[in-house]
Amino acid sequence: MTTPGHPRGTASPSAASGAANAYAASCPTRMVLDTIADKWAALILGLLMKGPRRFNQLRREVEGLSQKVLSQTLKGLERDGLVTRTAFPTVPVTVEYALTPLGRTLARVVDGLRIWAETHIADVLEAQSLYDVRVGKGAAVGAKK
Amino acid sequence: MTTPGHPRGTASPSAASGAANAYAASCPTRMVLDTIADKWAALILGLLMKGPRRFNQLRREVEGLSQKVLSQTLKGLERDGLVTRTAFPTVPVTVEYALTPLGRTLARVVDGLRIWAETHIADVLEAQSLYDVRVGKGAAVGAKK
DNA sequence: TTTATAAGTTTCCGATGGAAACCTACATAT
DNA sequence: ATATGTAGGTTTCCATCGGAAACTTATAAA
Repeated sequence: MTTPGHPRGTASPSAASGAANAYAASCPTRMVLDTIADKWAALILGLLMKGPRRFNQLRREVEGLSQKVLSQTLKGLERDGLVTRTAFPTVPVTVEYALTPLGRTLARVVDGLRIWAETHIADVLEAQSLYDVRVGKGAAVGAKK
Repeated sequence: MTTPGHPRGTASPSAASGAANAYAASCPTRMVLDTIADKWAALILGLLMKGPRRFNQLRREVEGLSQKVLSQTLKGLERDGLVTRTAFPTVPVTVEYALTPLGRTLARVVDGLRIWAETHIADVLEAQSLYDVRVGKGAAVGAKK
């Protein structure tokens, strides 16, 4: 969808000009894009689509995700109103993260990234091989002067 | 993206079986996700959907994007087979970047991120305000529990 | 007493991002 | 003959970020 106009309508963004435009440096969408166009956020939201998850459960399901980054990422998502954090006063405290309705609308989109990657990984790997041969050839050493 | 010296010829454990899984640390989809789940890549691909662009044209259209990061991002996209780089031997050399067919399939997905952000920015900003009040209250001063 | 679980935070350090200067090459203006 | 401008980058400096691993608080089980 090549935005013919701009997503006006739903209440003008309180900040700058009135029409959100991610290509403008001052538009607040920029900061949001920074939060959501993120590998870990995409994987986390993808899991939460299937149901609420606890902290360490996410850590185990998303291999390679460190505690620090998981913590930071969840805080960002919570701040943006995309996930809720609910602590239950159980024995060792249990904390559950779940999508908000808003988060659900985003999760569908970002999960598309994961799906695209899983679907087209073979094409990408092949392109990388070709590129590495092409480039590794001419630029390997100190760039002929 | 991808530490230098990182294993790159890694055999794809699932490429043949067709079961790529982005939640597995060793799956090559991980590295691809790192490239495509990126704010700048999303904005660039979004522009290229509308037609080929030249280097400085992209720099002007994506406000706040530095030359270095634009250069790096385009290289990554080119390596992944998502954009082509064509240099024309004109007076000051002209370089044109365009989507490949593969890139076009991805661009549709990542542009969804921009659209989501522009559409829901008001909701997000409101959530942020509420969160900042809620949290800033308990943590501002030395109430360090 | 030691070990384990849950949910984080802290620390250390290398990798990354952004700002700005610099580079090559040609063209037009002064 | 400089000087400035355009095009497409690369390099440098510095601050922040990400990942690995240790540490924290609290409770239960071995």
